[in-house]
Amino acid sequence: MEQLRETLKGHHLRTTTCREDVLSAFINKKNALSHGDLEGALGESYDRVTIYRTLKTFLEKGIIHKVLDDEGLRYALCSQQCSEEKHQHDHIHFKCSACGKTNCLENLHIPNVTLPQGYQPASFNLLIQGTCPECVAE
Amino acid sequence: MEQLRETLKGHHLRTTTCREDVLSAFINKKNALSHGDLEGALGESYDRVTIYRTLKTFLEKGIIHKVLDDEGLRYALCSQQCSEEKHQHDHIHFKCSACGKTNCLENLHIPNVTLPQGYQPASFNLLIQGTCPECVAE
DNA sequence: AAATATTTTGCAACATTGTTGCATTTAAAA
DNA sequence: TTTTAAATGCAACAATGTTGCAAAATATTT
Repeated sequence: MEQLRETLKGHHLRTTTCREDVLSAFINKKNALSHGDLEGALGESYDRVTIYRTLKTFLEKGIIHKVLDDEGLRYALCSQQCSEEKHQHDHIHFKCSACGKTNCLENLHIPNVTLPQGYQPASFNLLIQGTCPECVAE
Repeated sequence: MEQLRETLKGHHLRTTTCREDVLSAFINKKNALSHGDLEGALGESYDRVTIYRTLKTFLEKGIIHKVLDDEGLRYALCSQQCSEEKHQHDHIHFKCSACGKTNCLENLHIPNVTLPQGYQPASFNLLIQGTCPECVAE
């Protein structure tokens, strides 16, 4: 609870109940969340627009990052010290086609790629789709 | 022209002007196209819905594949012999943040990744964002 | 070449997702 | 406690995607 405030303050954001709730949703559910997921999780507590704006703010401040996906956009917590100035992500995302959940594999880094002459890479995004351990087990 | 018909026939599709036009849009523009791009390119010739359905059909038949992106979904031609039964893509996508175009780097394969125990990968999608050669030059 | 069967299209209506402006409320600072 | 600045809710709108159905077009059969 207090930790949420700290995180928000650390990113120069006012503490509001909406921001606290959205942040704790990301912390509790471990997987990436879409706007719709949050709307579901938070019920009628907040206006749709407020959630959109909260996500936008969190993105800008480096609290969450985008996770690409066949069927839409999701967001996940930044684990490292991302900031307004600099997002840094080089981990892999895994989406399970059975349970539908997408997770960050923080420990797995995207391998180096040598691009043809002239290409200047800035960011990398690797999504692997398949079956996650929990769903394989069943 | 005749080649378009052949491609469509080869995938067991009736030849219609819409399908021919969409297909040739993909062939002419080299980069990945969104539904909106196509609507722009084809003008008022076809109903929005028809273009949606054409994309869906092409996807199913293995003529095009999805290209993920920060800001939406796009589609690009399958170069190899993809079919209804099997899509096979392991090339890298590059999106230029300057000109906004996304391209398939057909020759660059996604490097192997060793996943933790239990993960069963099925498909891979690597998007690199940065500046493309044309935009670097300027 | 004409008739038939089947697929595709356009239209209308609707659903979902995301955005903007503005008045009101809330959080932080004085 | 008062003031200032930011965040919220609401309403309206814009963009994107989906569904059902009748009309049109394609391919097949006679």
